[in-house]
Amino acid sequence: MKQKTRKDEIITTAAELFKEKGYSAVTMRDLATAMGIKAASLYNHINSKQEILKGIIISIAEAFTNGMEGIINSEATSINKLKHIVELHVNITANNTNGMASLNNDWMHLEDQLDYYLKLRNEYEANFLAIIEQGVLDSEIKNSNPEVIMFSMLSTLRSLYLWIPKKEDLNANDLANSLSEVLIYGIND
Amino acid sequence: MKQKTRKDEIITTAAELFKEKGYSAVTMRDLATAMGIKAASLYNHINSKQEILKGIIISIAEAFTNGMEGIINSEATSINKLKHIVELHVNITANNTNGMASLNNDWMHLEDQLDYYLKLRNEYEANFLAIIEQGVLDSEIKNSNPEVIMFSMLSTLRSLYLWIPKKEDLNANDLANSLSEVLIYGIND
DNA sequence: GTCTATAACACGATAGAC
DNA sequence: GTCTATCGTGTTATAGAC
Repeated sequence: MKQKTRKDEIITTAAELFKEKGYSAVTMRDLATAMGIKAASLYNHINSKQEILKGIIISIAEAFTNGMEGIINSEATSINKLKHIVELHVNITANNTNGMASLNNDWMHLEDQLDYYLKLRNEYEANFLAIIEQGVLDSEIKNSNPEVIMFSMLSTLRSLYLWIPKKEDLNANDLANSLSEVLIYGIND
Repeated sequence: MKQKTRKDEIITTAAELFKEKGYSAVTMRDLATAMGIKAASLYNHINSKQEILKGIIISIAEAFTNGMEGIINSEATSINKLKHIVELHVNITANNTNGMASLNNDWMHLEDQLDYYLKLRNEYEANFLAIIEQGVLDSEIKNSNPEVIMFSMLSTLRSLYLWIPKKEDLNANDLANSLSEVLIYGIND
């Protein structure tokens, strides 16, 4: 386990604040107060507010890209690939709930890394859609609109950051399983 | 049809901008430029930036409350009540995509109306959950975790504002129907 | 109803002492 | 590594002319 630098602490604390009010509404003074220091002192560890946002978002986006790569290259059925995607979201979100809030809500405030982030996101969605389309071809998945299916699943998975902190009693495996059930097999008896 | 006042125009334009960057990152100068006037002129029609946010969010929140009231007081089965909830979200969102973005992402920047908004939202979710729980009792809905079901449905429905503008070819009825299919009956063949 | 000018303050970031 | 002090700019909002 790599040791936590002061910069890491700043990023972690910032993610907490960004989750509550969003990147734009959190000031460097807010962040400094939360760290118990003065705003000017932050700049001994980071170069700009923007760098903090990048530190939060990009690493998570890359974790999704890596996870998706493992899934598309696996030999699983399409349905099982979707279950692995659910697990991927549950695991990443459970490990960094606050960071997921920034990824979802503050990505548009990225400056230098905006194009890179959008590239990763677009590729992720394209892979997700391809899995569903293959599942339809193989008659594993209903022949309804694949985009509606992806939209519905992805909306739920992207909202996990709001929900996981409220249900600390639920472990990641149980949550991934019940979510897969609901998302894939529906809710009617 | 009530005629559009200048204040309404400001609110509509603001919602557009808030959708792209969020309430905090949009300045009164941005808004004025988008309206083709100077920032100071805005204050002839509105009293504060905050009032604009309130004008966007509260009316939509009340529309959801009213819609839900009609649904819980109807004689429909639980599954059909859920389908009506899907229609409610599709209709409100289709009529005010930009406003839905603010409702979802900027509600925490409400000041005087924050408590009122939270009250409406909590009551809405309680009613939603009660419908699902009744459906489980009546064996219409699978006996899995009702909160997971609500979370999943609500996440998808709350994300509609991102998706509807990209699919202008799809009409509201068709979308509500395919969404209901996916959310209620699942995706596996 | 819109303008120019400006008040009053908050913002991100830097300089330099300790 | 943190501090005080401050720069330069951006912010919401008001005053008063047209």
